Amino acid sequence: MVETWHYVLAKHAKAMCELERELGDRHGLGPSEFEVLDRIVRHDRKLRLQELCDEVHLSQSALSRVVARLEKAALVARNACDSDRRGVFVCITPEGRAKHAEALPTHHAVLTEIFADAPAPEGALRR
Amino acid sequence: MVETWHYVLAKHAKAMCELERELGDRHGLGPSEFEVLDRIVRHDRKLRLQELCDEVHLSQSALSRVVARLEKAALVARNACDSDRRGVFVCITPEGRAKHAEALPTHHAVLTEIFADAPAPEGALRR
DNA sequence: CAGCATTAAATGCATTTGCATTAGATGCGA
DNA sequence: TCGCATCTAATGCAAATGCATTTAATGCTG
Repeated sequence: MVETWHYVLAKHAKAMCELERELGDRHGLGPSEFEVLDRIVRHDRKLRLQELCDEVHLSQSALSRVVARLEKAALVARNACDSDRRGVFVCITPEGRAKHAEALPTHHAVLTEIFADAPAPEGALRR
Repeated sequence: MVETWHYVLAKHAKAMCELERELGDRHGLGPSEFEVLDRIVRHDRKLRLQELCDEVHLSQSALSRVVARLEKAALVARNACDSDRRGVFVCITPEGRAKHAEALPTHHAVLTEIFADAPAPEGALRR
């Protein structure tokens, strides 16, 4: 229990730190920015802000600001939702798609290095 | 690899959030404060700030401030180190010890709940 | 012994985050 | 239809964190 927590804590700290440095230096992205970009790419469609909120581990307000940053960087665009004008769609731009494609190998490399000693994907961690 | 990362991310977010709320509401402690207190108790001796730095997942500056908060709350005391006057010893006070004893069950309860579905301690996670 | 690189801890500062609140849009019930 | 509870997203604000710098103490080298 507590050992598992310590494992999570250690891996999280190390991975976050490294992702921050690598994604930041190489691509000018923070881990949160990459995460959001990645979610949109994987869905491959415009998403409501709220849908993203369920998938990313950020508060609603933090997500709102991440998207604002991404928009300022022209990596995503916000579009009004016609059917419910409270909602906002987030669409990835070609630049955003390119940036994601460029950063993905970096992301993968960092995780591969850090979880090299981790249990196989088939292992007990799959929950 | 990436699945493991997602697992870590999810558990970390959930546990941190819950710890923040439970430790905060019940004992007026943040997760970092508890972590530091816990380290000192487990060592059961005064520690150099730097020693703590290696064990806690915080930057040196963040740790310095956590200790400052704990000192203001009278849960630890800072003592000069005679042999190397750059160093600072952190000692737990009786109040600090009591607070830790009081918060420990809360900490344990939160982790138990969140990692109830986790692999057994003997499992692959032990690294 | 003098000078300088190194180390420990604290602090200035910018950034990110979460909570609470706000502003605007929906929609349900009287 | 009107009014009110609900919902979405944005924003004010305070707190925590990391990086870079600072201050003070060591200690190594010439």
